[in-house]
Amino acid sequence: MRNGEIAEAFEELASLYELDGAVVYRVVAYRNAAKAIREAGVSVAELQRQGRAEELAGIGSTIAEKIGALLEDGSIPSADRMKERIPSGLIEVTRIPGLGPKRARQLHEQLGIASLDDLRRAAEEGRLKDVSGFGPKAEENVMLALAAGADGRDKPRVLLSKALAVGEELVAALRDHPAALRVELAGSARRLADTCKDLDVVAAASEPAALTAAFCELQAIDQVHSSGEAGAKAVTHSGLPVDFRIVPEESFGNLLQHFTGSGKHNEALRGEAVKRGLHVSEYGIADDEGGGTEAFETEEQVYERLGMQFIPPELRENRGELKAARDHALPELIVEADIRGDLHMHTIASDGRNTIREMAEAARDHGYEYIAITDHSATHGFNNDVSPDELERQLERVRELDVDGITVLAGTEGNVLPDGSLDYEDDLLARLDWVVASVHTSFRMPEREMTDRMVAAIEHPLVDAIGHPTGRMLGRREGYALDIERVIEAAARTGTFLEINSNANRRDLPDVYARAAAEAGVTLVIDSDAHGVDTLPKMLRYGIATARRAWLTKEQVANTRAWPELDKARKRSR
DNA sequence: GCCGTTTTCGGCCCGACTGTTTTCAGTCG
Repeated sequence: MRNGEIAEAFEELASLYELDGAVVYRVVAYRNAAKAIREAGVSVAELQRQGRAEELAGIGSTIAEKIGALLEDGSIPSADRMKERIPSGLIEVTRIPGLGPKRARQLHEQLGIASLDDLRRAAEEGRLKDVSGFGPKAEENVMLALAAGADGRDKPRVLLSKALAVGEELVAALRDHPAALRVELAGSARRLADTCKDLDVVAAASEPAALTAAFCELQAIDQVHSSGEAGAKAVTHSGLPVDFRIVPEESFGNLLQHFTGSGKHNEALRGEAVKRGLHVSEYGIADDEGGGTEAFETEEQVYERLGMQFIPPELRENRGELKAARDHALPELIVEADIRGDLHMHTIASDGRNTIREMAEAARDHGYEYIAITDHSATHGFNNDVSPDELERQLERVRELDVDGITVLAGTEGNVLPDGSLDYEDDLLARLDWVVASVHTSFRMPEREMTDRMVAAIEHPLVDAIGHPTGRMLGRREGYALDIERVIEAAARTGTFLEINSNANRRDLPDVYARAAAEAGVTLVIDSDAHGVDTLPKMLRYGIATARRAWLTKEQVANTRAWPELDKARKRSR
């Protein structure tokens, strides 16, 4: 059973307990456990089998036992018992804005509502307002939410690339306004998360009302839901909700820190602060001793006041960054300028849009020292396959190419066939400078076979790196079933690099796995997988973002080295 | 239910907004 599925079961259990009226801390404990399981860099099922599940923060003996039951019997007994009393449709009711567990439970007890359909009927028949605590406004809001398409599912999140495009435009426009003193993008977009559910924009202004008015008038803004002195809530034409908040300039650091999150980071940070008599909010830090509240203009000052190193936004996920910052032991994270070459890209030989020369010149103009041309391979299909003969010709083209100021390597992105072999003969692969191996077919293999397949590719002596190792497509498909620990172990053992594919749809390896891989001694390689000169350097931003979220330093990434040095460090030279 | 440079028991972030109340619980981020 995969981490996502186990996490799902505990999310459901938390919701059931919540509807059952359990103390909130128990509910929070299950939600925390679900998050810890989802984000674990290892297989939690495997961990449980080894009796080590309690090593994860947030998993105690009770939850470990429930994981065991879930793996053994396919369900959690306490959840099964509650489901006899609490209809599962009620969980969807709690996802209607304004209806939480308490009110959903009331509706169930007093009106027998057990599903969204029941809720719709009751609202239409005007029965909701008879429930104590409900009034005409509550009934109207339910109708509006249902009419607006609320279906009890979480709203889809948008890719970081899309969120940043909109967010950076908003920020630039606001900074142009004469009343603007400070304007920054905050929230998950600033943390460079894979996806965002909304945008948070924070500001300090000489005239808050004027800047808020200007925000509401921005071209990108479609509807404004509420607005006042302290900011506004709105939705862009692309449907992305935006929270805009203004505080006095002296509190800007506190506001930025608060709205950058994550929620878990702030919760943990505040919990630790309380133990020392400090209370952190978006307005400042209150001290029990003396009673005053200190405001800070910069985030650096906020963390310093709490006795910590400045924590880069990408690390603020409550994954150990608070302790590291207290110990002044945060890693020096990789930056885009550390990257010296790009080892995965396509040309017109397969599905790219530019020639080898065009890609080489674009890379050189960007400042890269080397690139590898890695078109798709013999079995790729989609009219993009490069036959062995064509690869021979491609090899000649690269050898004959003369572009000053950059080393161009001849390579391939070979397909890993279902049995783990590659789709070119070894003697041809051996003549290439660089081999990326990726899975592009037969995604639905069972975990053991898929892992065997991947490990076989990793063990191939001529494979330098595994491309987009999990195969996930954000918002579109899960990665294939893979025992990531075995993959990492094999990569570490053989010295095979694992790619962080920078494509904004992929960001694969995902951050938590990339971190686990680096900790196991695997070297990562950050590639653009560009299909044209337009995305060649641009896409790398997202790979770097994932690498930073994985706590990577430049030493852990192969292509921060010059090519001769990298060449000597790879597995073929062992 | 979890956890421990306060604690193995008693804590567990902070504030805004809403709608329904007569002082606040529930929800949200």
